Amino acid sequence: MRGETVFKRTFNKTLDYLTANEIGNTIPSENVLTEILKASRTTVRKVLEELQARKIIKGTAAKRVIVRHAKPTEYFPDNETVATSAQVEKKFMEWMLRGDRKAGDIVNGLELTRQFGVSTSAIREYLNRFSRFGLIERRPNSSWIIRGFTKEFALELFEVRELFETRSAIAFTSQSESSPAWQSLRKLEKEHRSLLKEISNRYHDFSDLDDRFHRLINNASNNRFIVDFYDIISLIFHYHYQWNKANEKQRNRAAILEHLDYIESLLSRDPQRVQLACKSHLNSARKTLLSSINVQALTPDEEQR
Amino acid sequence: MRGETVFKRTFNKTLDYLTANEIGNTIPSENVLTEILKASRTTVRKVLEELQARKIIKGTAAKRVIVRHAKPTEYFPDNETVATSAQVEKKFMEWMLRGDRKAGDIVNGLELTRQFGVSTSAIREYLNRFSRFGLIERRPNSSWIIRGFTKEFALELFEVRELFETRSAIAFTSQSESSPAWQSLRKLEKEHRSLLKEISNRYHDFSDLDDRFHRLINNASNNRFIVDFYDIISLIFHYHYQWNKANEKQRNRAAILEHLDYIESLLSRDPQRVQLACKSHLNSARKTLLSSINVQALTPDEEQR
DNA sequence: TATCAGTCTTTTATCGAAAAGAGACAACAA
DNA sequence: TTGTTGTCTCTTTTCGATAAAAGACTGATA
Repeated sequence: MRGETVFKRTFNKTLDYLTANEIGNTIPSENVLTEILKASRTTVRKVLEELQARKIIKGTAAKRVIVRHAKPTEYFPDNETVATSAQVEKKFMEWMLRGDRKAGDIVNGLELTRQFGVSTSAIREYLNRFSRFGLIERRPNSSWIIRGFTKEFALELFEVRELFETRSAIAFTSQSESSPAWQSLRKLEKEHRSLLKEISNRYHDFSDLDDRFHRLINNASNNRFIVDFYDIISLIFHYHYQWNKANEKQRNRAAILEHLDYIESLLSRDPQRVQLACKSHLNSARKTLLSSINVQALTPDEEQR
Repeated sequence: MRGETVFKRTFNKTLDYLTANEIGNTIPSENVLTEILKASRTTVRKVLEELQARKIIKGTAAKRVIVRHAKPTEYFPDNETVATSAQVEKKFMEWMLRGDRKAGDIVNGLELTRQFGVSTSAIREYLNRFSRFGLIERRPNSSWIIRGFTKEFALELFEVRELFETRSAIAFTSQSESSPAWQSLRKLEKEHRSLLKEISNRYHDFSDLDDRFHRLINNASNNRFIVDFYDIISLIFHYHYQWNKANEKQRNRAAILEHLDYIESLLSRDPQRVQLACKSHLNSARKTLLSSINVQALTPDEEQR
């Protein structure tokens, strides 16, 4: 009943691994591969069997050798490597954020079932998990209701974000000098500077950097609720910015500069400076999100003007 | 596949309703009953049919009349009126909080299935929903892991609680005079005073009052994330205090006094006073929770000393 | 003109099955 | 010892079926 997504993903990963090694080399033991590939040995063995069958590797279990590197066509297609649950997430976010859902609209689970081509249980499970993002609400024995990706949502999200991140940033400054967080911060600073230099070509890379930077700060809170909350922000930003490309380059450039200022304040360990930098960065992040909600909320009619 | 829990619950509720009315009275229309009983008309009709069959009511659909009041034995037993999902919650919380689960322990879904007598899906769904409480953590394609109801958990919970409630309490004071929240607050104040007078007998009633009081305050934030977060606190307190009865009377008496002080500060609309009262109350709430965790954390061996 | 009950359709809650994948154990080798 | 592979068992993921419950549509009634 389970599509072999883990197997296929692991298989592709193994091809990458083999390609990175010379032909003729011996392959690590199954146990070691388990570590490298982050899958169970059951799956690893299945992969090795398939590799033997395809004559990509040869030899007995005791000593397996790379015969050749795989052709790109031998990889499993990407869409077969993602679990149903992950597919549902992607489809649902698209349906939710791009479909112009209004507050009060009803989510018809069965309709999603048909639209997404997955079982009722998959939809049901996702809606349950998704409810923590505050965009839908359940009515027992009845359907889900959309709360809407509205201005209010963004404001509430940022109210909590600011509360949490200010606190985390201050906690960050009081970490001991030996904490690995400082090293990560310096590394991130470098990445920011190098991205800034090549901003014209690489501006898409910012969103990943942004995510890692804020996550590092929030982690300093050492509070599971604060850390978990960042998942909501991360998801919203991930999907929303994927579709709102207006002024992306300028926006990202400005954000990098703010980050650098923010990083400097953290390195100074001066709580007041940190608070200021944090607040001012989150303010512009809020503005960006709000403006893109307004764009989206326009009806086709209004957009023409 | 669905046990008739909604039907049975509605049936019991209808018996209550009929008992509150005189024999011989006409019964409201199906539509009106739908409102009163908070169930669909489909269910209401099923109930009415059953009532006819049992000769508790009589007449045609156009005019139905109460024939007699029901005997206590005619009610469906309580346990048949709760949905599987709700049963799972209760059983799981008991398993989790009383079973002395340690951080790092593994949750075996199948074992719970057997223990609780429900299907895998029911367990799965509950674990998913429960994960937002921060007590368990999922590892994809593998089992859930217990994070433990530990001192750290309580401290993290209270860190966020304090952040949220302080902000909500201050938001409370800036509500317009006409907001219904003020009326609710005054009503709660009265309830506190009357409970205080009868504290010797009615001290169990405090936990419900506590819940409503804090919920009222948190609602003033007008922020779904803050409001939703209170569900976590509410659940933890609900189950935990149900099992920790040590010094209940004194504890509750002290808490009522703190609440009254807190309410007074809210009525004064003085932010500084509010902040103080809020903080000091949450401090003692934290202490109470922490002390009961320590009691629970004792091994049987230690308890003997 | 709204509200009623009768009837029919659609959706949700719950279950159990089946396959993928994880993990445990034993026997062997280095 | 420590790590290896072969084998077996148990758990998780996903699906589809089915009964309960919700909801929509109808003509009748008042």
